[in-house]
Amino acid sequence: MKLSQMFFVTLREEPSDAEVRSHALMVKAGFIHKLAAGIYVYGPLMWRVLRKVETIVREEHDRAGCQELLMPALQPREIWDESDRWDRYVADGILYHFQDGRGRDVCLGPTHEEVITDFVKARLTSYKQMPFTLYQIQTKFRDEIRPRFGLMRGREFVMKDAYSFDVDAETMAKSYQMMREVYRRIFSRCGLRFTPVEADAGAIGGSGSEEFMVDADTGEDAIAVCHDTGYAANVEKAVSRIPAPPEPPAEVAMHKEPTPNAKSCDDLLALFPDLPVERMLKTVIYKVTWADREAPVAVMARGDRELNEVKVLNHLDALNVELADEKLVKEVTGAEVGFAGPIGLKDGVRLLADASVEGVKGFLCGGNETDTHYLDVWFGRDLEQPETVDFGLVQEGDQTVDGNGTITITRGIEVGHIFQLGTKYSESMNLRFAAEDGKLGPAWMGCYGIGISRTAAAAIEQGHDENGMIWPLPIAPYSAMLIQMRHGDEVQDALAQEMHDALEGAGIDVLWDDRKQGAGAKFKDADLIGVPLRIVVGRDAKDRRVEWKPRSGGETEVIGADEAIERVKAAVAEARSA
RNA sequence: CGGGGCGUAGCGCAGCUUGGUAGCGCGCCUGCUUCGGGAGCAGGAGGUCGGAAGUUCAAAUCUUCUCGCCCCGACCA
Repeated sequence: MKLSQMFFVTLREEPSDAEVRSHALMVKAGFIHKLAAGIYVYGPLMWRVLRKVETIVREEHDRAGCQELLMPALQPREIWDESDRWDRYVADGILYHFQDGRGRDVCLGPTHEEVITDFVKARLTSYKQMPFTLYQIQTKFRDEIRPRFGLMRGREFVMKDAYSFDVDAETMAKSYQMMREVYRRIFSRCGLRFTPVEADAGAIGGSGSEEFMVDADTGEDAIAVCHDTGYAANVEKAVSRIPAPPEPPAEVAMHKEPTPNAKSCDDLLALFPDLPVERMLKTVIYKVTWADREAPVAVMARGDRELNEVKVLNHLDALNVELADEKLVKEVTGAEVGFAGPIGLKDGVRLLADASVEGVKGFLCGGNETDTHYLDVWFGRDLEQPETVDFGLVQEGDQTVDGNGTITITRGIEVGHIFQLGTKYSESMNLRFAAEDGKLGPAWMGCYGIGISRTAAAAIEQGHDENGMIWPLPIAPYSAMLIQMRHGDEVQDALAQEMHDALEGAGIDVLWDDRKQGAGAKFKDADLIGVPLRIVVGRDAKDRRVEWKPRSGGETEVIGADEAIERVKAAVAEARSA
């Protein structure tokens, strides 16, 4: 492809509203164009990248025996009522839903468990048909509360979703393991550094679940990893072992302490310098929402620990958990914000505790009275210990649960997520088959997603420098770039044309910068769009010699034109055989 | 949803306080010269200042409403 014939526009300046490198570079290089918040046009170069990612995704799914199909983005409400997810998705505000011309509720699919289940239900009758896995690559719609970071979190994005169907839990786990390997191969072939982590299943539901995180400091997800034990989990899901609390010097009777304006553990540490923070128990008031009601819930935790709202939400089987506002806190505790505690809460308020309170003796806690705390409180003596569950947020430096390693917190971009759904959808939507013994039972499902557009953005997040993108060869918009220094120079024209034809003839996608531009503009643009293999056709063209100048850096070499072609062929062949 | 900020040429911005016929850089068009890290000179095109209403002789500028975009969001009882 000649660059002079391409609709190719790059910007001199970076957009002022881009917060992350991938976003800024994609806009500057003309790869994407924002139509509205979280909605983008994929320009020709971007689309080539997306198609390459898709090709790898297809090849690996097909290799594993999965079958591609295409489901509609427009979906009727009825199937969402069957699975009982319409209300939840509407409440979350994530679903694009509206009424059609005849007043029927429809939505734009944020995911396709309902549609696939409906499709399979009409055809699945016997255990003999399983196992099988179906997948599609399609545009998804999610009305994100806050779209951001360019393609990282859009309201419309390209996703691959796959669904496996099995006769029982055991074979479902096998399908899941197979897909796990498919995912590893996909992200490896894309040239990405990534970490699979244990994950919370969220709104999709089901039992086991893992996320594939591209390692990047700008990632939206925090992950807990332990290099000693190999443990890796999203912090939403992660568990750890924390140090035991210090023993109090003596058993003292519970009493009230005046604590004017001491609303946080830091304030209290200033008032009680001798009291370890581990012996302060905080009580957080949450506003919890279920499908049919809303109620305040108080959760206790040790002063040095943080609560994980996802764990609270899962334990309560709620739709939403958020910190209570000032008004609700006053109503529940009868005090200003900052003095909530387990003793004297309004009647009927459910009290829970994080496992970190276990074994804490003689502690300080809020008095449910402004400017007042209780000190030297003992569970069992002064009050019953509330229902205690692990609600803790794993912190840097925690031990793994087995005590064999130390946890570090890093960040990642979630590009893939796989779930063992079990029978959640097959039961609610009545997807049954006859087993070997003739009995009817629900199919066992798994579901597996990859954000295609997000994967491309993550690749830039991981591969760039101050001059622009640096694409991994397998997903680069073009594998190779010919940079011709002087437009109209007969010798250069001839050699560049010859090399271009030779590469295209070998099935290699090559971009030829034949524009009438200065050298600086050509090099800047080449750096910006980040094509990995680069050949400069310049002053040595008369000797059939060119410069070998890979985007990732290293010394520029002057080599023969034929050798340059061989190098490109070899690099591309290696990438394809991976 | 709450808080903050911003909408002026394709892109990045100034002008607004103190109303008076809209400016800069990049990009674009034409010509000449250049040609190895975003070339130079000369000439030129391009904007109902997000939208609506109001105040005024006069509104990008003041007022009200509205739409859009960006950022932040309880650290913790």
